[in-house]
Amino acid sequence: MPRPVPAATAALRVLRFLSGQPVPVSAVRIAEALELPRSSAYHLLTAMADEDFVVHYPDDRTWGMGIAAWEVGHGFARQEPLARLARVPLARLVDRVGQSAHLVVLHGTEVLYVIEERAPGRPPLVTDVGVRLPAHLTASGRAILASLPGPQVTALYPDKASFTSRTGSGPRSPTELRRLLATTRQRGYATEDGEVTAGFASVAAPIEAGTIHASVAVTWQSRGDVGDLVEPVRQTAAEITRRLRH
Amino acid sequence: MPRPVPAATAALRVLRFLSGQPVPVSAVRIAEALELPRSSAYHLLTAMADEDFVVHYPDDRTWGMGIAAWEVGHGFARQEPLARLARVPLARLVDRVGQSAHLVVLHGTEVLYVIEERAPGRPPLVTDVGVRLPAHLTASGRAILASLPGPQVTALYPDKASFTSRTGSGPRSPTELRRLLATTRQRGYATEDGEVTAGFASVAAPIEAGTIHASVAVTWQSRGDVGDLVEPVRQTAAEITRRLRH
DNA sequence: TGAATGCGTCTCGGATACGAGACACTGAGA
DNA sequence: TCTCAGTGTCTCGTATCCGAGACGCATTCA
Repeated sequence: MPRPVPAATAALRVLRFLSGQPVPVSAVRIAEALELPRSSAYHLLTAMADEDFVVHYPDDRTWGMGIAAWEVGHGFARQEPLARLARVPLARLVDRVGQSAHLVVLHGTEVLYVIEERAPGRPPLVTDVGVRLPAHLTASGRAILASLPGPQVTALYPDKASFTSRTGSGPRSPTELRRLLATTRQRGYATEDGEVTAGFASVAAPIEAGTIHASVAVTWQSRGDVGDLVEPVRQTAAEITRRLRH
Repeated sequence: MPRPVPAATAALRVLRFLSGQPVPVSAVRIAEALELPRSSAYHLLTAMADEDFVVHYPDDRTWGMGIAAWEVGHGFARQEPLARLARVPLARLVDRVGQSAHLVVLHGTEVLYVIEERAPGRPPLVTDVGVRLPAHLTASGRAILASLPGPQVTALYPDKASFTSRTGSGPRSPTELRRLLATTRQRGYATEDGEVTAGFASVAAPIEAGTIHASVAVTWQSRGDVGDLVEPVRQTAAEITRRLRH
């Protein structure tokens, strides 16, 4: 088992902490949040600023994220085959159905929005790229969970305490989830209406390629039939699956 | 002057290196590229993998970027006022002119693409988000350089050695650049045709808000008049400027 | 099959990195 | 104006972190 590298770990935790803040924060705030010695925090932040991962705003006495964090994040998108292969099919989906679409991956019990393709005339979505949401509340997450083996889903959601709610709806127990996922599995797609954001609905289909846990979804302001959207979404997910299998 | 934090710096350099690779790479390759001791590289990579910034692929004996790098990169977009404020105006610009648009910031002598809004039916651009290009070859970069004080431009481009070329065109000396920027300044916008990618042209206008060096651009397959696009681009840049000044 | 190469892990010793705490400076509030 | 709180920088001493190098294992090639 390799040994710890405490300063490296601290740097990465600083990045993660800062990326969760809406505004730049003070060094002391960072030190407290990560339980770092105050003077060490200054040395660390300065080293990170020297590499452009952090910026110091002396007038405000705050520290914020630097441009290198942004660049490195996009390096991930270029390296990750899923993100690379999915971009064009997703663009085609949007052009075809005229609604915004996204590519989502599962991480633990949450989904992470990897690509968002906005449709013309539609506002940017709450499900902004980089955002995490509880998997069981989103169509995207449900589509992925439905494609997982039962024991794996059980390991992720062992009891009622595993369930969070955003708008008061959505499954609240393993039994409810299992029933919901059985329906999803049978249909081959998942839906969600108002469980993430009131007034918005989604339909999602899983990408089924070995160890990749991801899905394609379309989101729109809910007021009507999902029927027209299911086939394009499923075809897009199938196309991405095919591309991944080469 | 605070002291170095070598392990933190090494971790960040690993991230930067990995983000520039098209595929995951071996630990030895990373160690060589960054001049790290081999055994230290393993400890470092493992610590980074424990924080999800790096992933180990044991079957391939390679190491690639992890999902935390992606998330942190998007935390930057949420925290950076420019990226946040520009998203809706840029979406409106695309809906209005029917061409893809982007928001660009200057970093040294390069521009960095921060937001890309793809227009319906248009292919994804070579100027993908997270990509850097030489500022003097792009409309976006020229618009920003034209809004800088003369001595600052001279400091960035002191001599002929400062100039790179991608397609054999574009300014090659400080004198040529100065002339080009004078025209740009007079018109209030910059253009580029085939200097980044043959067959594509751009028009860009600067965002002028204090210390922010950024611009808005529209890109299209070049074959005709720029005239219809200039006003919408300039208005979008002016709107973003206004928002930033509140 | 055996040898070579490369990956990953481990131990040891010493020097470098780290935390504690002090100091200087600045800005805000009484 | 003075005081206090908070930010940023610095020194010192020590213990923890680091690099060197060895070892084990797996894969590939002759």
